Amino acid sequence: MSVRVRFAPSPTGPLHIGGLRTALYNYLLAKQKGGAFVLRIEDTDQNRYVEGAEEYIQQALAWAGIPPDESPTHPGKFGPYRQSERLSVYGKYVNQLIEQGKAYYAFDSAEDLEKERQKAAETNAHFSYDCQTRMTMRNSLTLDSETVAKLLEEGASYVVRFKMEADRTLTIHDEVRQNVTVNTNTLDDKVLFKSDGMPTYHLANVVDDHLMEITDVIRGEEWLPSLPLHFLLYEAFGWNPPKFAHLPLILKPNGKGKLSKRDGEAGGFPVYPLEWSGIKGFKEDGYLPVPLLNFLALLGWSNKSDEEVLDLQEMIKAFSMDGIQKAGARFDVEKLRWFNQQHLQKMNDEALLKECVSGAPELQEVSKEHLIKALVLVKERLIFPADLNTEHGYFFSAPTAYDEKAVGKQWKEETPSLLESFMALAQSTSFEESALEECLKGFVGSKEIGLGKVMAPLRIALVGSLKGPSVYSLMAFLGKEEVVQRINRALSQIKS
RNA sequence: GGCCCGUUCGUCUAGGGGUUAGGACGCCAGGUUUUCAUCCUGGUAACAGGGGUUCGAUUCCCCUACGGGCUACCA
Repeated sequence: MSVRVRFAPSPTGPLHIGGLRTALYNYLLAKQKGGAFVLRIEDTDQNRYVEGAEEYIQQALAWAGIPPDESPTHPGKFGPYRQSERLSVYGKYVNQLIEQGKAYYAFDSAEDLEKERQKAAETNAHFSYDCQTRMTMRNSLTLDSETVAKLLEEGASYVVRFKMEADRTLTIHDEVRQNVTVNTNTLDDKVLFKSDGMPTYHLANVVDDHLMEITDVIRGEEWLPSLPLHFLLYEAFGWNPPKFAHLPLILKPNGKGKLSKRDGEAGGFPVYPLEWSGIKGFKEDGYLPVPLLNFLALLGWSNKSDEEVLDLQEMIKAFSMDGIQKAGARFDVEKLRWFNQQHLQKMNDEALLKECVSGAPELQEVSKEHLIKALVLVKERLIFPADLNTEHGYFFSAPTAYDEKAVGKQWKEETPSLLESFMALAQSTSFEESALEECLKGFVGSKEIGLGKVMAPLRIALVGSLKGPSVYSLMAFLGKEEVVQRINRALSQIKS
């Protein structure tokens, strides 16, 4: 049987980093096994539906480079892929459970339940609709069948609850944590069908996974508590359950709880792949999809070989369920930056340049040959593509300010005259690296002064501070005219 | 509170009854670059605590502590 996995978000907001990782692990397994990666939209809660969220999820997966094989917009033969469009399939399964006595109608109102909860709270207890309490409530187990029939006929509001069996110890296998053990006495009678006629997540999820022939359910650890329920549902239907894998959560940088939108704001890093209602995503912040995926892959999973910098194909090849960590992993933006830098280095110049220019309209004016020259000079120090224009803007525009510290230390009384005479000499030199180096070295040699006496001020004049590639290559890049202009400008603006 | 899951350097992790407990990020130092960054070399730094089992536990078992998740007619 071929592997079929699914990513099943509910469209209640943008896809976040944890969801993207869950999608990635599903994708990696599917591609490794030659199976299918399914996107199913779990929109059974009309109240929480957010406009645009589904499109966002699709766009985010597309941007990341892990598009689904089957989805609402690219359906396979297991559609529809939105639960709201599958409503007709669920009723029959609930009825089946009711007929078999495995589920029942419950007529308790929201107020009734709230009352019970408050009553329990008085004694510091917690109300649970379960095998202990169900016989004290208003349901088809406590009401006689005539009353039940009448209520249903009258159109009374009801839900369908799963009749959790009592005192059975379940040991369920999970691909990540091996065995999960729980006694059914601690489980409650979960609602399967809501009074609005929609199934709950639990019912729809199990039915759809079965109908869509899902073989491996890979989802976040927040679902671990409902694993027994789902397992029992498969049993009640007489279906073989899929394999389950519950992924550890991505935690805040300080480890205190799940990573949230707020943490990104506080820590100055994104948590969404793409921009969402004004909040910048990883894309907008200059992170490339592959390094992001690479970072996410290694956050909670470890490669058997020590290789850490992997492209998508390598991730697919190396992925393995038994490398998945059990404990939550903290989000570490520093390591993500490193991955971005590493992958930038592996890109060819043309592709990287495209990224560099895409967010910088002012660079559109510069010729491609010129841009490539600049890129090559600083490529290995780029963390983000935009750095070419921001960190290294001196390639394309003269400095407007001069670093005070650098000036204070390197701009001496004799500096202006030295620069002037050096430039007079350099005028007759061809502006090529080796010639310029020869020229400058010859100049300081003739003056019997240290190289730094000229080189440092020269750099300040060209860059504005003491950074950047070698002055020779920088001068060669800028050309004679521009170099002269920048030096004159510095001479007029900097007071020694 | 209850239930479930977890705990190796600051962080992500490898390992596994006897190891100098390995790697990566970060940090620090040296080298290269007469700059900065990159890069190279080196360094810092960990088995939560207590009981067992054992000739020997970081590794197996139990307890405690701590952390996380869930506890809705949300997913």
